[in-house]
Amino acid sequence: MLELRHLRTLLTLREAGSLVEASERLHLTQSALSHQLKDLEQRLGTSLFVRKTKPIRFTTAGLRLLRLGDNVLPQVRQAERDLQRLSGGQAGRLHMAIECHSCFQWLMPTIDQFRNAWPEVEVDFASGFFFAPLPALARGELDLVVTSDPQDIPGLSYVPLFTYEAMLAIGNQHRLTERNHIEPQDLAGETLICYPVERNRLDIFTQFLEPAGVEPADVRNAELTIMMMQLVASGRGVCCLPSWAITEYLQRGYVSARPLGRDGLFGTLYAAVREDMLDMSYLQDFLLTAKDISFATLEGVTAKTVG
Amino acid sequence: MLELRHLRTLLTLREAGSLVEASERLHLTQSALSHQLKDLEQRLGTSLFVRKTKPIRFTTAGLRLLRLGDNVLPQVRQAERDLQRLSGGQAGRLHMAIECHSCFQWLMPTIDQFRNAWPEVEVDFASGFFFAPLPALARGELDLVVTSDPQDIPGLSYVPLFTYEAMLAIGNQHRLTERNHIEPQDLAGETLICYPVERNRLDIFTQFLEPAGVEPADVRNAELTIMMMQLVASGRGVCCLPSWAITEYLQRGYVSARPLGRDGLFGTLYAAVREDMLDMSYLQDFLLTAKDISFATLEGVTAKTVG
DNA sequence: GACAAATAATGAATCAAACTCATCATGTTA
DNA sequence: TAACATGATGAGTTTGATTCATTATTTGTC
Repeated sequence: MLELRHLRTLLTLREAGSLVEASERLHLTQSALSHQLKDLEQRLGTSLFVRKTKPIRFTTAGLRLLRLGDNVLPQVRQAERDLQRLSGGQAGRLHMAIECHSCFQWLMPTIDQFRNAWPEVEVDFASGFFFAPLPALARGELDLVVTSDPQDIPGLSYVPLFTYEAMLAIGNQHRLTERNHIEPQDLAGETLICYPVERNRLDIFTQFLEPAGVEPADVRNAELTIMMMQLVASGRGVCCLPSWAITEYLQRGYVSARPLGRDGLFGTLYAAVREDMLDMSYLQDFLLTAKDISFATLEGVTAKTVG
Repeated sequence: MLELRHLRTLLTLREAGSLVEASERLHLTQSALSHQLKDLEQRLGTSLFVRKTKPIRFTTAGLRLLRLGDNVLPQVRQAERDLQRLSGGQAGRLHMAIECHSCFQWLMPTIDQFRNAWPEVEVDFASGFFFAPLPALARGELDLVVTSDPQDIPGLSYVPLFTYEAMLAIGNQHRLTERNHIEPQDLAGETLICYPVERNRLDIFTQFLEPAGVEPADVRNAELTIMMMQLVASGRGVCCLPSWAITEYLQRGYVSARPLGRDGLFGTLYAAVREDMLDMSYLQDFLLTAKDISFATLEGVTAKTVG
C-alpha cells in the first residue's frame, strides 16, 4: 500500500518546493506526481500538503511521512550499497567473532595482513560476545566465527583451520611435573581453572575427564589467559589450554605444561561461515591466510612445548 | 526500485518457509511470488535465497534485506497508525513545549484536565528545549508551543491565550518600593536579572528600556523563577516577570512588585500550532481549556498584585 | 529405484497501476 | 489584463505485476 516510491516522492517534493520541479528531479511528468499524490492521499484518507502556497507546505500527516522517509530511506540506501558490494565481490564485509578465548596471538596478525590485501573489505572484530555468535552468524549479523565446537545449524559451513594440542598447565613446583604425561586420575585432587563457559563445551571434560569418570576436586573460573597463568604459577590450580596459548608463559619459565593422556588431547579450531560466502574471493583468501599464519605459529609452539 | 512490497514478501517468506505458504499468507499465487522474487534478484544482481532446501534458506544478501525489513517495516506500520489517528480525529498526538520559562502554574492543571477529557490523545510535554521549538513545530516534531513572541513561520498559526502584565519584582527594602510605578530611568543603576535568552526576546528590553535608551548597570542570568526571587529578595537585583509568576512570592511577602510605566507593560502569551491542526476537535478543546484555566488564574493575580 | 506428493519455475494471457499527453483551471507577476 | 507558472484532470498508453495452466524438481515412501 504505502511504498518507498511515495516516500521518495515526498522527500523530493520537500526539497523541490513544487510539483513541476520535483517531477523534473524524479524524471517524471508533473502529471504523474499529481496523480500519484492524489491517489496516495485518497488511500490514506488525509491530505498531505497544501498546494496553494509557494513553496508547497506540508500538513501534519505529510510531515509525519517526511519523518518516516528521513528515517527509512537512508537505511534502504545503505542496504542497497551493501548488496552492491556483495554482488561485486571485490569489496564486502567481514564481521568476525571468536568463541575460543585465546586466539589473539594468531588472529591479529591474520587480520592485519588481510586488511592490507583487501582494503575495500570492511573488517570488524568482536570478542566477548554476550549472545551466541553462531546463531548471529546464521542471521547474517556476523560473517565469520572462530570456534572449536561446530554446531549443526543449516546454512553454516565449518572450515577447519588447524588442529592443536590441549595441554595441562601446572606450576613449576607441582608434583605432576615429574610425569611426562597426565592421566585423568591425576586430576582427581586438583583445582581445575576454566574459562567461564558450560562444561560440555570444554574438551578437558568431554574428551578426557568424563570418559574416565573423574571429577576434579574443585573448578574455578577465570576470564583471561593471563589470570589463569597467575593462578597456576602460584600453585592455586591447574588449567587446560591449547599449547599455543601457553607458549609465551612456558618460554619465560612461569609455568610448566604436560600432554593429556599418553597420545595427547587434540582439538580442531574451525572458521564458521555462511555456506554461500564460501566462494567469495576475499573470504577464501582470509581462510588461507589464517591457516598459513596459525600453522606457522603452531609449528614453533609444538616443537617448544612437546620437547 | 527496491520497494516495501519486496521487504514484506521476504519477511513473510522467512516466517512461512516456502513460496506456497508465503503466497497464501500474502493472498497471492505462488507464481506471483516466484516472478516477483526472480525479478528482484535479477535487478539486484544477487540471489536472495536457496530454493532447494526446506525450509528455504537465505543467502547473505537475503539476510541483509531481512535485516532491513526488520528495521524498516515496524517504523512504517507505526507511521501508518499515526496517520490513521490523524485522519480519525478522536485520537491523536499533542506534543507540547513551552518557550516561556514559567508557565507551569496554569499549564499543568490544563494538561491534567485535558488528559481526562481525551484519554486517547497521546500527550507529551517537554520543557527546557535546547533546540528552537518553533521550527520543530513547523517540522512536525511538536504539535503545540507556548510562546510570548510569535515568529513568522509559514504554516504556523498563533492563538492568543491571554494578556498578562509584566511587573518589576524588587526587594522589600528597595528604594523603588516608594514608587507606585517604575520609569525606565529608574533601572539605570540597577542589576537586572533575566532568563538566559537573547535580549531581543525579552519585553523589558524591547518594549521598555530600549525605547527610552536606558541600559541597566548590570544584567545577570538565572534559569529558574525561584532563583530570581531569592536574588531579588536579598537585594542583589531586580527582575521583570509576568504578574502571575510572582504572585506566590508576593503573597508570602518575600518580594514586592511594581508596574512598569504609567500604563503598565503588557504581553500576550500565544499557543503556536500548525495551521492544519486548528480544526481538530481535541486541539480546539485544549485551547479553550487553556484559556479558561489561565484566565481564572490571571484574574486572581491581577487583583492581588495591582492592589 | 520408482511413484506420489509437494514445491518451485516458466510462458502466455490478463489486469491494474502508473505514467504521458493534451488540456483546463487557478493564481501570480509584470 | 496579458503572460506565465503551477497544479488538476481525463483519456490513452505503457509497464509490470498478477493469474492460469503447465512443466520441472525435489522429497518422501514403499
